[in-house]
Amino acid sequence: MARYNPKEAEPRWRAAWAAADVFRTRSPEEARGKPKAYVLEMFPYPSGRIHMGHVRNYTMGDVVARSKRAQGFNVLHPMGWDAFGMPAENAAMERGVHPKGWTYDNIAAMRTQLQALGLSIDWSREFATCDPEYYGRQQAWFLELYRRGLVYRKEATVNWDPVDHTVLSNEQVIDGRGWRSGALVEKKKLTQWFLRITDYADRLIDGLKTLEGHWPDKVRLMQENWIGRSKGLRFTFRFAATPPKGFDGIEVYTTRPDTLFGASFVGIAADHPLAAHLAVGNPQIAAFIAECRQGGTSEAEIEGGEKKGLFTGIEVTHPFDPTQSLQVWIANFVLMDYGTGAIFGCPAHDQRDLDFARKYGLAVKPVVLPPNADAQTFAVGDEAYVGPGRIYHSGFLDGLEIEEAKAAAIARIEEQEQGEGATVYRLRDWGVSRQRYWGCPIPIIHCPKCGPVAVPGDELPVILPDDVSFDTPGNPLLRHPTWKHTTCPGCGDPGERETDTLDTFVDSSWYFARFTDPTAIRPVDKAAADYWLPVDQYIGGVEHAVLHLLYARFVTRALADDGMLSVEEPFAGLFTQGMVTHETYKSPLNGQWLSPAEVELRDGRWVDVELGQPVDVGGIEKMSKSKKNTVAPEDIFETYGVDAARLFVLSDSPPERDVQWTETGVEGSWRLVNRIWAEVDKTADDSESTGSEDEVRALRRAAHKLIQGVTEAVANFRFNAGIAQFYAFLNTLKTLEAVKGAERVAALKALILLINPITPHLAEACWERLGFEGMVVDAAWPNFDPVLAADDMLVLPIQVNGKRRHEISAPPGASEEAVREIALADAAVMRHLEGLTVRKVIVVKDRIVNIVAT
RNA sequence: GCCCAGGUGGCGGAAUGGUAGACGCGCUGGCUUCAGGUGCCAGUGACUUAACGGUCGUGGAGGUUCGAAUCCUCUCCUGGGCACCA
Repeated sequence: MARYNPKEAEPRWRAAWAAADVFRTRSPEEARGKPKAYVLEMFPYPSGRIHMGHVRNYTMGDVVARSKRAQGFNVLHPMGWDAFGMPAENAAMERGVHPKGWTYDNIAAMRTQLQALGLSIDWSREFATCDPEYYGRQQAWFLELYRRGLVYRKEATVNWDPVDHTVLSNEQVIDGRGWRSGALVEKKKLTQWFLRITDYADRLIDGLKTLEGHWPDKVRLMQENWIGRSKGLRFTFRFAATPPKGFDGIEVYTTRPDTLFGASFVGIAADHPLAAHLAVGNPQIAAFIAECRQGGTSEAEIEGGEKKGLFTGIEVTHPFDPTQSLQVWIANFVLMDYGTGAIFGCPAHDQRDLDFARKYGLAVKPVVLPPNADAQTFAVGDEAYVGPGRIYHSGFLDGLEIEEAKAAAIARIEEQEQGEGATVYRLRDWGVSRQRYWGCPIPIIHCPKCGPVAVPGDELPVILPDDVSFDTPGNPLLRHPTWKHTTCPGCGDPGERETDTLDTFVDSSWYFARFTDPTAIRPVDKAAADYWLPVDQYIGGVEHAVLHLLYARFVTRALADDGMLSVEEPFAGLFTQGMVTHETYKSPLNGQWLSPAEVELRDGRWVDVELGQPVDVGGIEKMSKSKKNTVAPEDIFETYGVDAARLFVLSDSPPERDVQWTETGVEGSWRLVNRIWAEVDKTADDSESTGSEDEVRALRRAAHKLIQGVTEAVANFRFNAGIAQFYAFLNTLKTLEAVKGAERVAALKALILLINPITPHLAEACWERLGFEGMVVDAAWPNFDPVLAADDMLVLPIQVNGKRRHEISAPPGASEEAVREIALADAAVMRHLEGLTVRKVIVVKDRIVNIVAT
């Protein structure tokens, strides 16, 4: 008996697939009427090495792709590289390598590693977003959107490092300081390029409904909340005294016009034009604005920070009560990007307003009375009341419910011609400018006479220059001696190229469309895209639930409006998978993190391999370099083979949840691989058929239950539950050792076909050992027969008053009366019914009996 | 601060409102082995009982139901996202 040797078998079968070119995508003509299935996993950033998260993601995709292939679909399953981004520039600064060389070297290394996974990918369609053939087409459609007015420039705030004189990403701001210089970060305004995603806000929300049942509910909900459509009131406060020069009033937006009588102040953003105006000649205001400018731009930082404000000395008149005036404050929690950059504060019914009012001693006046509360005694303490109720203390709104009051308040403001009902979105336009080198150049030329001018189509792509230096911080394109100097396509005068590059989210917002024909002259070949899109199953990390997926949905619509695509939704099905985690280890001596390779378990305690000293075992966290809790996939492949690793990443946790990597877990998967091989190896040499009729039936039943269970599990992304059934099947097989020959081979054939998408190398080896023709990769998915899978007898638990007391056997489909009679006649049940009167007997067919007795 | 998700044995987890703990890991005992490992057999939620059995048990507190891990309300804890990380 030969042991299974993955080191020999796995490369051999990968070579066999390659030789037969089985994973080449078939054209619609070649597919001859087969339905298409486009299976895609989020393409990786080429960091240099694959990690376990990749193994999990791409294995899941491969299971879907291979099972679809077996089920008769024409499959597109491509791979590429999300290759622009900051890490390449960081490597350039730290190690003096060129971002381009670094990136393509990493791609080569990772391609080798991914190919070792035995994925059913059509590598002929591979591309990287940093290929000029790709980003040049991106520039082409970007200019198409520019012509249609979907691209524009405006001022926006960035994190500014005042020492390095560079823009920082939110990630590069650590505790309010630049990660390299350590300087306190400031907000700075820059003119930047934007895409009008807000024009599509309604369509992006409405489209979510069409994805119901095909996308996780939580992702749809997160996107809906992110877009944040709200109906409310936009109106103008008039100044109580002489207006400041150039200002008619302060326009605010509110979703709670019903609480207007509870207003106790007006807040404006620190970068509101009125604030800037007032700062002139008022050092106190100027200083406060400067103070607000400190710190980064991230929402978490702004919203989580301390609330600060300054009274401007100006007052406005309440729109419903001219005798009442409200103080205007500059407040750091008011965002210029949302609504109008100004709010009215109603402390009683908004927590942030309440915190602010308590801090600065402003009035707190409740105007919504909770149900059953007493108007005389109801008061707001440290917690704002945001629940339902009736309006009071509010003049003409008194007695109305909240929604009625909103409508009445809006109507009155419109009557007064002070404003109108409005729909506002939390979603902001997409800022795509990055002051960085390693990205797609924005194909615009700035001309002193003509302004920004699009680069003519025949001059695309605008190629990144290779001769750049990273010895000083900042954007090398800006410093490049010649690259930006060109002529204006409009007037022929000297002009300058835009030196900003595009956000890498732009690169990943359309790559799935490019995969349908990566050689197309246009950005997308219409016929190929029409055949393949939408992506039938998209798989990736839940961390992309909002940004990447929203941008891709937007760009798809924008390109569809341009006639380039015919679908609105790029991803018909979405699955978001959890992360791979691992225990963390820390040395108690120096507080340094230790990698799993540096520790081992001795007598139930984790110790440092070298020193033999005990180590502190920390939390289970996402595998990351900083915590050193990573496991290199190559090491696992080397020890257990690729199939055992594929099996393990799917087996221990539901795929949407985090999975904890453990050495003992992968050993369990390795054992399953060996058990399957041993079973096949043993059966292959059986020549005669044996086994009683009952045993043969039991084996068939087990096999058909397996087909049913695994087919459902794979279709519903319940890989862990599916894999458990393989174990259960093998356990059953062991109890049926007496069955040999053709019946056993047939059962194993089903097993091989079912496990093929998960452990394809092993499946091929078993297929060959049993002497079947061709390769499993070309074999059809097995069919399930419900008659063969049905049980002869069922065990029905009997409950008395909801507590399980006994069980009876009954054939499937036994009638209610028959089951009731058996149950009531059961000795153990009768014992529990002693002294009680049976009131009711509930029989749930083929499931349970519950006797209610008192 | 805001949005979202998840809490079930020693561990990962299973369970169309219907036998809680499938399956795996670990552990215990036995067989195999010079030994270690592998492999094979049996057991394994807690408490209780000589045994049959009984009681409790799905983060916590209430509720709906003949019946709740599952549905509802409140609460605690952990994780993800927050627009320049990809």
